[in-house]
Amino acid sequence: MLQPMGWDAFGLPAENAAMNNGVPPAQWTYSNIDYMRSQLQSLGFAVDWSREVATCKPDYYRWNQWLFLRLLEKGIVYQKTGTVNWDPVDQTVLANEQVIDGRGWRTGAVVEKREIPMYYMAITQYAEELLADLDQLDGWPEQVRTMQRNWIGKSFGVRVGFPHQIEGGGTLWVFTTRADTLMGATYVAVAAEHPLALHAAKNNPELAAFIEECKHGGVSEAEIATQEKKGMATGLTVSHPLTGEPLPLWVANYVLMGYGEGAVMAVPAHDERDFAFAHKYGLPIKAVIKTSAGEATPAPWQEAYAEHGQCINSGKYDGLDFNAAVDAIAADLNAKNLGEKKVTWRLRDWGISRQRYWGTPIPMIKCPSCGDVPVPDDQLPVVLPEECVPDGSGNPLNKYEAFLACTCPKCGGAARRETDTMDTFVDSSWYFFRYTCPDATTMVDARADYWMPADQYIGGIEHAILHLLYSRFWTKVMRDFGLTKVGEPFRNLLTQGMVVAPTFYRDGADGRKQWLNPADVAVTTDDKGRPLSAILKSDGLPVIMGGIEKMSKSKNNGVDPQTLIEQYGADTARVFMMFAAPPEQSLEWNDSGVEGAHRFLKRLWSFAADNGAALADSALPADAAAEVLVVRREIHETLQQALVDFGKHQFNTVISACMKILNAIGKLEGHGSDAVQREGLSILLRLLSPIAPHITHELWRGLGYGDDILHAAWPQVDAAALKRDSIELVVQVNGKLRGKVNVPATADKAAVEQAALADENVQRFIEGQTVAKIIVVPGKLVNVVVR
RNA sequence: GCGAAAGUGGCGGAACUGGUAGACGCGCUGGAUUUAGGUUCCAGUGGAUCGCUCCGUGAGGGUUCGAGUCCCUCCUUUCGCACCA
Repeated sequence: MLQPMGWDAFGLPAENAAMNNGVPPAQWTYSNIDYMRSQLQSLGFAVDWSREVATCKPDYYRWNQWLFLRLLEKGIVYQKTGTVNWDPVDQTVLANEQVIDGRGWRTGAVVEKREIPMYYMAITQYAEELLADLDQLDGWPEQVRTMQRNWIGKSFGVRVGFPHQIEGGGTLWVFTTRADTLMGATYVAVAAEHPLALHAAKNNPELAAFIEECKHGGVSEAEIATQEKKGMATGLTVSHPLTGEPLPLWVANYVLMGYGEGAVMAVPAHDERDFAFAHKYGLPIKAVIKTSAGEATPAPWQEAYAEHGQCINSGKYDGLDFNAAVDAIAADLNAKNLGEKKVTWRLRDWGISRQRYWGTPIPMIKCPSCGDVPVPDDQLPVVLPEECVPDGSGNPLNKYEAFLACTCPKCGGAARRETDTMDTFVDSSWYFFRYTCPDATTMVDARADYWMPADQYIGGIEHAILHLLYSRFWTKVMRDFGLTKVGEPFRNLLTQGMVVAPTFYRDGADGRKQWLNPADVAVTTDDKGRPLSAILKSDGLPVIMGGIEKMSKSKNNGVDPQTLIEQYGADTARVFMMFAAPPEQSLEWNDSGVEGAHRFLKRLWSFAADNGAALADSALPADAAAEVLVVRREIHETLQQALVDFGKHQFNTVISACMKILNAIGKLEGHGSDAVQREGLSILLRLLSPIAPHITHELWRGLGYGDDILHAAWPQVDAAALKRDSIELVVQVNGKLRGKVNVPATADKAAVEQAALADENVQRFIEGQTVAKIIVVPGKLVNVVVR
């Protein structure tokens, strides 16, 4: 068993902290690591600290650089332009998180889209395998696999060419999954950055202004998808590939240059977005599919318009169904060299360049005569200086001469280093390999073959797509370079829910929100416990309640368990946290229940202290009292369920089972109770030991169960204890609970029915009515159906 | 907007494949112990009537002898949407 711990230590939060405190990100990061490490140690986790990894250390990130260079040689890393958020005031690139409603978070300036050169990893080369291998990951939650499948987004369609005479002629290509509707295409739209759009704008100031306007706002898909759909005609036309009919060419802000061909064909009758766009701008709508809504598509839009169906108003294709129409149209396009069937992916290549300081330096050198030259292996690692302090005006490396200056490895002339750093997802894509061999002098060594893949990986549900997909990709890349034998990094995956907490803020003098930590705020509630208002404890003045959100550094609503640990100890903190909810579920942090966890452990301790002598080794007497045997049965029933719950990682009900056992043995009296108490407590201690290791270890040894609870056998259900002579059945009449009967465990169906019908209360409810049938669920209930 | 989930007492949550809704805990109420507070212990605690009973798992429909659980429609919340990680 290997349980390591490490630090994903590069990234934006360290730069933000630096801006606030004027402390270098490195210093802030290392002190956080020290604090967190000591906290994890005080919680008593069995972490193997000899394998600790920090991604911001050169002995780790040098292998990011090394593999980057290998991938560059193989063409899996390549350069192209990408779109970024540009803050025109701070003159810097912004992360999507830093763009709020299309404006820069610090300056409030309207953000612009900018095209800059970036390095990409060709994850799409692995799309087919990343999709196919999901089927084998049966230790992963189905929802995560579904999300990844949808993200990869394999779609079968047709690439269609629209010939045109613009700029001496050419063909505008689009991709569509609905080639069957091609006869209903009434216009074609391109992205604002598309060459045809730029050409049309040359003599059209109005269009140029519109294209300029399209550059405003963020680049994130969510932002583009929710913005108002706008467009403008270019005045140009392209030809329909089958009919030759001229179709107007539009520029639309919802068409993305970076996705597919940067152009779409529009079929307003059968696509909701095109339908809305056509209505807004008065473009023609031509129904070409017979759907369940009929042969016409009057406004408003109905979902049925997008259904597959038979072609109509489509000339020779009339009457064909979806597959036949796609085949026929693709064949005709093929004959004209204007199209073919094609598989496309929603997945895009992974842009890894960041215009930031606190990350792995990209190991490239910019030479005025040789261009971009890779850093030779013997000069790795390219070490990131740790003394810079970002100030919000861009990457400080750009002004750091000691880092920048170098010589070109090719020509030996003076050159400059690349100042872009790598996406931090690179760091987190393979750290688990490094745990297996943290001191290796290569990226990984043979020890990785012994340990990998990880049997159990635990991470937040927010990583369901990006981190987990990049890690899978990176593993396959490492495999193809012979660095590992495994093709998938994680056999079993547990996705934790989010921990959410209330947020509080005040409007600062500069108009920005000052986020206050919940620990510093006192909340008053109404008589139903709902929050009414809040004040800051230090000055007693009101603060604004910002609602409940996932804990984050940016909203300052994280909770530090340190006070909990100091006040109650590690075991109470652990029991409380595991008792709150199953780990997959999201959880609103509230420590009001911590007293209950503490009380339980105190009761456990005092039970052992009060009964220590009686608990001395004693066997269950053959003539034990009946009520004692009932309690023993309950203990084993509880154990049986707890073992199932452990398997489901449902630790809250395991703790509940331990509480039940303590409640049961605490009340126990009668002949044989000492033995059952001893047995029950031994089961309880072992069930609880992974959750509260310190107290259970001490009690296990102190009560003489054994030397070390870690070496004790896992508790097992005694089938003999579960045996019952009689069972209680619930009796329903027409599905409603009307009584309970006790029958011998061996009673047959007829005897059970008879006992149920004999019940006084049941008699009352069936009186004067006909018994239609009686349903008996063995061991559970009887349902008498009357009319 | 698109993809994935989740909605159960005052609160956190439980209910394995459809079979007694509310386990366990928090909080609250009453009582005991205590000079008092805290601790600890006992009893009660979904709502309405407080007799039997009726109503209750986001809303509305449906399937079934029986629905928190399955199906349809809707609402709300959370996560992700490629530069937060």
